Amino acid sequence: MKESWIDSFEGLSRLSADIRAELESGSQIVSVRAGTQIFAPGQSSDNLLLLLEGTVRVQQKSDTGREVFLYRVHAGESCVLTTACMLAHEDYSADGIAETDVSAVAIPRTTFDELVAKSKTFREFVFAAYSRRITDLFTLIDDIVFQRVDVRLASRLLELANQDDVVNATHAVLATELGTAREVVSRTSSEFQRRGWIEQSRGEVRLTGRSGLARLVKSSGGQG
Amino acid sequence: MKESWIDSFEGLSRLSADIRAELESGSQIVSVRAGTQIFAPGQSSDNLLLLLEGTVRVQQKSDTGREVFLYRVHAGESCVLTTACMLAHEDYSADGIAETDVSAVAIPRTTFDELVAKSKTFREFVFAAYSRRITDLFTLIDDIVFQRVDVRLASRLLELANQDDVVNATHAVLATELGTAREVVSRTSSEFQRRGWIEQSRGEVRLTGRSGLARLVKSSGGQG
DNA sequence: TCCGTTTTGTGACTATGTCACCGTCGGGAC
DNA sequence: GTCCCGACGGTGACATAGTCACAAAACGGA
Repeated sequence: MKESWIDSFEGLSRLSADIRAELESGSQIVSVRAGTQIFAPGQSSDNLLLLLEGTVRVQQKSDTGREVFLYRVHAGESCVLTTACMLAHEDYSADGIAETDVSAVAIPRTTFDELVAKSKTFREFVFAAYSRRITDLFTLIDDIVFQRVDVRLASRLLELANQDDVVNATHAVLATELGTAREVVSRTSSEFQRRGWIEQSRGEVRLTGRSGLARLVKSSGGQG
Repeated sequence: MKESWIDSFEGLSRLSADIRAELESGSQIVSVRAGTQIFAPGQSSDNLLLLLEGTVRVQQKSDTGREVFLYRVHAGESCVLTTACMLAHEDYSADGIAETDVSAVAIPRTTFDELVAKSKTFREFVFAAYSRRITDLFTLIDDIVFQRVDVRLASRLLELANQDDVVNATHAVLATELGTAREVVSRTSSEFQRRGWIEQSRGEVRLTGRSGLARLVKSSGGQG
């Protein structure tokens, strides 16, 4: 038996053979280039996406034209927001944008519905994904309301840094990630730089003192 | 055929006769007194609740001990947060508290799972409830990030007022509703009072100028 | 009535968001 | 090359919101 994408998803590995077969034959692997809009408000989707590679950022456009970052879908996770809207035949209010080149499994509505009906394991997978997303939103809200901006920025920088300790993002991008203003990011990161925790150049932040950032994060009982 | 609670729920009215029967026999109507904690973090629930009467407030305790209001479940809605955790066997991180005396239908895990498997209509009902909750959270986040506190307070007062234009809530309660500090509510409502929009007494706000409040809300393109 | 608790009010201060504007950088057009 | 434009980052001044400390007022029992 050859290696299947199904094994990349923890919750799906226990699927019975016939369900696996149905899932594989009833779905399709798709590739999407970085920057593509995967879903948009007012446009109802007909597929549930399971990410194999890359990341998708989900954000919402405010009435005022500004944007808030909501969450990021990583490889091995599902873009569950679409599910609700798929089955509920409702439109969603958020944008989904491929941050990197993305490959994903697209499960069309009919297959999805079928599997939810037939397989308890698949149901649990779906509900677990929901649960995860909702609790993520809860912590986001908590964070926005109670956490200081410097702590949140430090935390985010640690999260976004690649193996070389570099974050490729403009201040403006970081600002929408945190739901704050660009100026605030500028000021806060100047302060970080002054303390020797980071070095900055155009569109890029290099972490030179992870420990300092980490200490700041930890000092406020944050969850990271 | 006698009147059933099922008809109080839009999405369930189209259930086929056998599913209706199964739902009715497999569930139970429960009553809960105001103030009761319906669910709590770290305590996994075995029932999906559909509210028949009353309201439930869902809020999260922060690490710092403070609380954020997340959303309110009204009659005719389901307390869908429990669902995810029920099926995903995960604990949730939020509190649910009966704000008023509540009567609700409790659907145990087994019945729920059964119905999700069997009935497409029931599935759609569940996913629609999710969808609703998630988009609510999105607008909440949007609101917290972009909307001014005075606008949000005005909006909330209009929402919470009963037929006599009275809101029964202390400043502290209003503060957690908005995810802000009590002092801010005090100051803002003093300002509203100065403008003749409200009158205050201990634990109670009387709206005397709805139009003023409404104008403030409308003036900032808010959704109300 | 007296006392303790809850609710509300307020000043001073810090943190964050907004606005206006400028300097810098980098990449084409020429 | 150099000119120019647009994107990016920095900064001061000010408005709004959150925090802290503390006090006054309202209520409810003993």
